[in-house]
Amino acid sequence: MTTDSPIAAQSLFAAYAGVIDAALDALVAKDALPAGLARGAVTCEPPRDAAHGDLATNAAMVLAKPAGTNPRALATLLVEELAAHPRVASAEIAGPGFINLRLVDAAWIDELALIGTAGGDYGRSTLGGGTTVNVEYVSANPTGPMHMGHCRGAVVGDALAALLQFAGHKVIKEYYVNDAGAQVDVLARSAHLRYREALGEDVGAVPEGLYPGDYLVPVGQALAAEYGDRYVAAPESEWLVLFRQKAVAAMLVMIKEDLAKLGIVHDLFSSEAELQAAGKPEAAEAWLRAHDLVYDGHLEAPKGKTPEDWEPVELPLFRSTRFGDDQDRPIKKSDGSWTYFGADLAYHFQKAETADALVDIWGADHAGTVKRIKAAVAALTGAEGAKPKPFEVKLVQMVQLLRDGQPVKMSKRAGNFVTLADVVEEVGKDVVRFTMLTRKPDAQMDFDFAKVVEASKDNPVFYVQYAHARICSTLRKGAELGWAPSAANLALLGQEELGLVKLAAQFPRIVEGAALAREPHRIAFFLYDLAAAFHAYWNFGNDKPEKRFIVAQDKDLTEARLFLAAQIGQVVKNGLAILGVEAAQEL
RNA sequence: GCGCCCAUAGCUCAGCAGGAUAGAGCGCAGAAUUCCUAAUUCUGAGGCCACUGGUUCGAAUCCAGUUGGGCGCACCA
Repeated sequence: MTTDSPIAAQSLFAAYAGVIDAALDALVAKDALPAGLARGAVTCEPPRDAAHGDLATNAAMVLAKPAGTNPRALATLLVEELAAHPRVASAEIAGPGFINLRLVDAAWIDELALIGTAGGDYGRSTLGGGTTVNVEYVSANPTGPMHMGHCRGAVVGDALAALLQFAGHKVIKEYYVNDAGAQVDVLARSAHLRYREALGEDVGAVPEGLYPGDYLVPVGQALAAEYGDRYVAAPESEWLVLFRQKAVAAMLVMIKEDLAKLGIVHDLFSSEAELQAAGKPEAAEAWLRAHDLVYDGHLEAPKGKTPEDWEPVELPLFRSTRFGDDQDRPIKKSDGSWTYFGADLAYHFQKAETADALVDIWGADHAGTVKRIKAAVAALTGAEGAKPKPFEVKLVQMVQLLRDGQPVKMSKRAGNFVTLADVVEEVGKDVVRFTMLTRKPDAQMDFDFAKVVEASKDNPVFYVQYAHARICSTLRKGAELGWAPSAANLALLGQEELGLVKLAAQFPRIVEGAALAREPHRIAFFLYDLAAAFHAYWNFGNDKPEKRFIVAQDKDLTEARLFLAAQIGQVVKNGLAILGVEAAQEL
């Protein structure tokens, strides 16, 4: 388990939500507003258009109706209360009943100083309340190296885990190892072939139905070195389990290396085989039968095209239709072994025992199984009136790989899939990670090798990293002159500079919003906006030398601006840390 | 046939628990330009938020249906 300290700076917006709340209390005390009105819908947000002010609240619009008055009348009263607050420079009614607040400069200067104090903790939230969230992601079959089909889910899951941790959750980063199904038997047979090859046998082309990849060659060699020719002519029953276990272990080593190249390290690898050996699926089945949630029944024919060899069989079925699924699902096959779902159900039950909430990151090609697993978790954790454990399946859509605008063909059978390691090597970890997070996960995306490595402002990765590098460069330049960032004279900062602070100050609420929505891509978009504002200010200095960070002969002003630059850089760095992207010192 | 996801500027996409005149980049049209770091900068035009209904003070956002695209639909994983 990975745990961060729960120190968190209160978001400025949350603080002023409290001010608004207090103003409403004051109105209640004056009998100007009925007591006990629900205030859940009252917001305190930055207005869409910064020209409207620093903060806006919809309180008057939301409360007018239950208070039996009209929005503008209520807003007038509320404005009087709010305007009396020492940190509120102005409060005015706008549009249909919004109240726009402008804060005194000191409020933003204090926020800037707070960034300096909080440092790497700026933006950290207590939202999660220390509850444990299990994030399961990647969980690729241990039958070969990671390929690009796994990449998006891996990055999104990893960034989400970091985000939730930053937002005050304990997080368990988990990988489910499917080491019990037919595909790992195929792996074992493929390894056996390579084992015979390593002992000098001419095995020819890899037969259809076995994994052809070269990555099994060293596995065969290791088996040959360890066991000699003991299993060359032996029946499968003598070596299958052993070879399966050895080959899976080797694949996991490889997968972990691939993930490490992307900066991904899971806390926990859970083995399906161990789960089964421990009898977890049996226990789940018994429990479900006792609650009439599993019965022996006949499977419906597949929808649409019915295969020629279709025949009805009796199998133990889970009543997933009771929880919104389209049909009941088998937990065992006709040969008595567990279906993937049967084991997965027990696995999720196990996860639910050690976490307060579960999140799975899956590829969109598994969307069809979401309903049954959600049904299973609801059934297993929500028995006898208990509140089911929160469980979400986040689907990441397909990524189309392009090279110079042309689709890159991937065929697993032909063994020419694009591996994750190759792509990371070609374009770099940071580019892969950031690019995967520049689209909301439920939209399909293109990944064009040519475009993602382009070092220009059109490329969001470089645009954001360049902002940080530029800041570092400026600080170095200042240091050469003997000047260092200082919070001593921040009152010298003007409105343009405070504009940057106002944007940076949104970071804590962006973090919370992204964590609640389980959408780490929001961090990436925020960083792009912040970088854009920084670059715009920088360019401003081209025409107006007096607006540059370093102003000759003015130590106090320069040190205040260097402090500003340092804190913008800090926020960029904190955001990039969530995404798992380096904050480059120079490009 | 059924289920899930998507549809926003010419293109690629954001849109924050329903809020004000719907944003950014590219492209396009004008203009400026040797700059603390080295990717030039500024301004402008460009929209029935796929369509139709509904919910309400208020909808790109929520609900229902329609159209178009992606993914999936056996005891595989």
